[in-house]
Amino acid sequence: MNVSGSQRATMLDVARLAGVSEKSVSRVVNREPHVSQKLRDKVEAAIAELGYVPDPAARSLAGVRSFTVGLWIDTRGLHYSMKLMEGAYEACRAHGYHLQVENLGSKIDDAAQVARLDNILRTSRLDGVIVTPLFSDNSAVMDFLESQGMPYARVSPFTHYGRAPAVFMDDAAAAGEVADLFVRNGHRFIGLVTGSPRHGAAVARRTGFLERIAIIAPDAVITEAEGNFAFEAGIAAGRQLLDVADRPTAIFATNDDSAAGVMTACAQLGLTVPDDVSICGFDDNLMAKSVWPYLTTVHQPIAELAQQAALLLIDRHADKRQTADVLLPHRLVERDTIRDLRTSEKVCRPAMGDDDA
Amino acid sequence: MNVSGSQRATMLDVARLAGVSEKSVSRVVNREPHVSQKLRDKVEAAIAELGYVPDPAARSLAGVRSFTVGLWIDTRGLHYSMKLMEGAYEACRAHGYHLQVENLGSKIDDAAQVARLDNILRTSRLDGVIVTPLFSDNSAVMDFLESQGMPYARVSPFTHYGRAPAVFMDDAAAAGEVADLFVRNGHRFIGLVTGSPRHGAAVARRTGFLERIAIIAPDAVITEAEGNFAFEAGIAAGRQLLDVADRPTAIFATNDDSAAGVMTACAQLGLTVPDDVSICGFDDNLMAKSVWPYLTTVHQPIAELAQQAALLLIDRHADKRQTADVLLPHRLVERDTIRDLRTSEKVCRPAMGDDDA
DNA sequence: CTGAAAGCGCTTACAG
DNA sequence: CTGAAAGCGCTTACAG
Repeated sequence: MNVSGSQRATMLDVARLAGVSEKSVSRVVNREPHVSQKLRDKVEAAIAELGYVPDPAARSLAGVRSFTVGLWIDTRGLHYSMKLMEGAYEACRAHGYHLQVENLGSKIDDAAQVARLDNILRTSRLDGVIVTPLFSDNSAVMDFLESQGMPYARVSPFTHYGRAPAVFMDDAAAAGEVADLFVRNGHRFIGLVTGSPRHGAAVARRTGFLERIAIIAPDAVITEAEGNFAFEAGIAAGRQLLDVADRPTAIFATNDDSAAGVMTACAQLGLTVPDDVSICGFDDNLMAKSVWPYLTTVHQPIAELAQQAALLLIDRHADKRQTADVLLPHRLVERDTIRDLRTSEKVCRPAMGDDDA
Repeated sequence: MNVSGSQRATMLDVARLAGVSEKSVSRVVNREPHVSQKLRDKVEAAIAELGYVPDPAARSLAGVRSFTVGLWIDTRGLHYSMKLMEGAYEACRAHGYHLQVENLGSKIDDAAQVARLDNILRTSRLDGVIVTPLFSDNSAVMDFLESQGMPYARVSPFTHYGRAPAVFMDDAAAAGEVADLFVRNGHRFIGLVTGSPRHGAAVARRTGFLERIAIIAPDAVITEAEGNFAFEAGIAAGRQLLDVADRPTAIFATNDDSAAGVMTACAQLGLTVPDDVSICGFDDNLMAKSVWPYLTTVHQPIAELAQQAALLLIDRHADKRQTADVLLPHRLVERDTIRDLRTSEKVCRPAMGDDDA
């Protein structure tokens, strides 16, 4: 019906074709109540026939909504940020929203940060903002948003639960599963590479792991080293943990970047993974398949986290109902860096290349 | 002046404060000609006093411009896509434009692709689109855009030069510099890890390297292996090149992912980098600093490429002038994977610049 | 060089 | 449950 190059249909076109008023078309498009089924059917048929898509600029200008949500991200890992954008963008696109990404950077103090946020809000029209780590635990940022009456959703908060709708995964439970995996494979001498205690996820992963170990293998010996969630610090942590007489048989690095560092430390010390040392990461980011052997790790659904957060903000208007927190599932991805100490076989997928040389 | 929480100023507010018509404010905001300096000064003062920012929705609705540019990307490397978005987004943000990212995927045939693009164009209002690899060399895509009269800019094209404004770097010249680096450090037995010949950059890098070697070291012995621009294929290529009697002393992997693969192959074969084998990559992506030692590579200014492409589309309206192609500089980043065969020292950052013998 | 009028495509506020 | 009128904040097209 819709010949390429033809003018885009307007709401008035739809109204005329359906034989109703523009307001009625508007009601159908916006899923407003009090519309008879008959009228709705006529309008929907006309919309389909004309391939009508509402003009967001007109909707924004006439109404109170801007059809734009903000995504505030820290200058953290490229992969993490990218996945966040991917997810938020997907939700926005599916609902005709624009996404306005703001790269905040966390190297300034709260007062300066708030001044900056104030400027952002003054020069944009936003229906809501998605606040991501480490801002999602920053109460100066939340105070400000609340003072402006700006709706927001939090990605992966670790404090102040309930202050605003949140989307998260259970880092502690996931770390507990890593503990299960280690113990199930016979490991009792264990290394733990931690992240900064300022980082909510780092704390949750460490605590979740330790608490689970205390339950299932109270006899286990655990040594810790700070890996700062970074490759180079991971190398140092790995050397610290491994360059000793009675080294651990397995190391849980609480993110993939530091896990890759630990693997490099192994190579430097002439240790083979997983024959000499088993390693598990956390995140399932790019690094996990950029090391050899491929890293066993916990998959964090970053894009989905941001997508759901965006939906929280979008649905807020569509359904007029307050939305609840959402917990997203994680997944332990068993690749090739864990060895089963009891059967002396490494745990891996069926087909793994030859490992001679 | 602008108290937090106050209403946003409109063009009418500015006009009243300056004592001129709205149309005059519009002329100043849009940098239209035929405006007296006196009027311009008054308007600009009022804009500054009120902190006025034009409403993009209203501009879009009233005018022919949508203040939205499209970014069409392939499902290639996450890092590459992220950098592209980062750059395009920055240009858009600085000019009050929206960015609409479309993840196209290249696994379908041209006809299906064009049908999809047609649908995208019909359901969006775009001022122009940034076309990125591998679409930037796809003539079906370009034909379609031209048939729709849609302005577009190409990122890193390798064919059909001049068909539309383009932004690129000189891959061949950069690869030539890698050849210079190898030869300068005394390497004559050289491995070359290539990418798919379908990929313009892969071809340019290979050719540029080979042609430069032919000039500066015609006696050099070069062996090639296909690395498919990927980590795992890079491992295979590295093993193929290195697991022989007279192995090369240096390998140029034409992208960083395959270079990381070659480094893994070295580890597997018990070879130390750069003592036994020197390695150079290309791209300077995340991998370059996620391997040890850090990879010497060519920095490709991906974000800047996309940023300039966006600017081409934005300025097109602002200045009403046809814009020309832009060539962006690359940079050879000497890190720690090249050894100087003549002095038996590895070349690394501290020693950069003065390596006279 | 400057401005008054009309209108972009929707939603709001109000009637019926 | 449905619709007619006004208006969002700009730009276009036209005058002067």
